[in-house]
Amino acid sequence: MDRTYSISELAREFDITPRTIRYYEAEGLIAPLREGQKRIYSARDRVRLALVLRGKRLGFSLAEAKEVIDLYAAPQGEAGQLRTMLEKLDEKRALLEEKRRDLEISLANMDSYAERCRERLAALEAAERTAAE
Amino acid sequence: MDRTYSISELAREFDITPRTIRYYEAEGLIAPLREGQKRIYSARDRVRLALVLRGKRLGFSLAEAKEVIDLYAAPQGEAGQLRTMLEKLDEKRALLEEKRRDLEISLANMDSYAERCRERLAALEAAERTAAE
DNA sequence: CATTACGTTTACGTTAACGTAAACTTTGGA
DNA sequence: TCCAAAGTTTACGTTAACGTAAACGTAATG
Repeated sequence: MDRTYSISELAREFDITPRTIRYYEAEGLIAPLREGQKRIYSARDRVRLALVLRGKRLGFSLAEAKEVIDLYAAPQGEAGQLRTMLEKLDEKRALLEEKRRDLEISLANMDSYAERCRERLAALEAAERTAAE
Repeated sequence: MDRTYSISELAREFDITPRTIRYYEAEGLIAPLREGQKRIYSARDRVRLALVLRGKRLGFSLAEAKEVIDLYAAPQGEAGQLRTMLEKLDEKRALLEEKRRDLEISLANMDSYAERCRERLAALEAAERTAAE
């Protein structure tokens, strides 16, 4: 469970370059341990990286991804902190829900358009068969 | 139904700048008519603009958005064209589905984390009430 | 008739998110 | 022992997606 990863290992797994991973570190998104000079990535680091990349695929900037990551990593100290954290989580959730609406609309548009294409295609094929008689 | 729009009207409605709209035109995403020098946007142009912005919110580049828009705008000529169009639509659909999976995972992660926060908060509040006796 | 609001083109500037190259160290094999 | 693979830092280059500014046209308005 506590296995570690080299930078090129993670790069291969997530199909990115080591440069990208180092860049994320420079931006404060990951903070691997060092063994001498070399970066040693923990399972948690790997999860963070996955989070960043998932965020990117959804159109978030690295800065936005960092906000969420920092939320996940924040110490859950007193009640007040927990309450403001829950508020912020709700904000982020709202952003995701907005994207979900955009996604549903996009999919619905695409599906109805594809359906019209299929109907048109069926009509053309029917006409073809008629002409073949 | 066939009303038209000025560039600043659309900019206001979609909360972007005229510059952005002109840029999209330069990239081949919109092609408004002209009345002298001035750009006149039709309802279809408006729909296209909305499509682009929705795509952007979902993390697509302008080039990717253009591919979809061009698909929607392509003439549905013969059967062969319709078939390749349906294939391409399926490709794009797959991209959207991938984003949907990412979204579901993100929302699930966030919700379960928020739930843990709420439990921790409840525990703290219970302890507070106990201490108050 | 001058100002204000809106439009235009042209062109250079900016930022995020890396790519790329150079120069160097460390390390496990043949 | 020497080489190749993988790591490091530093630094400059690149691209998408606009921002910003200058210089100009036009139309309505006080």
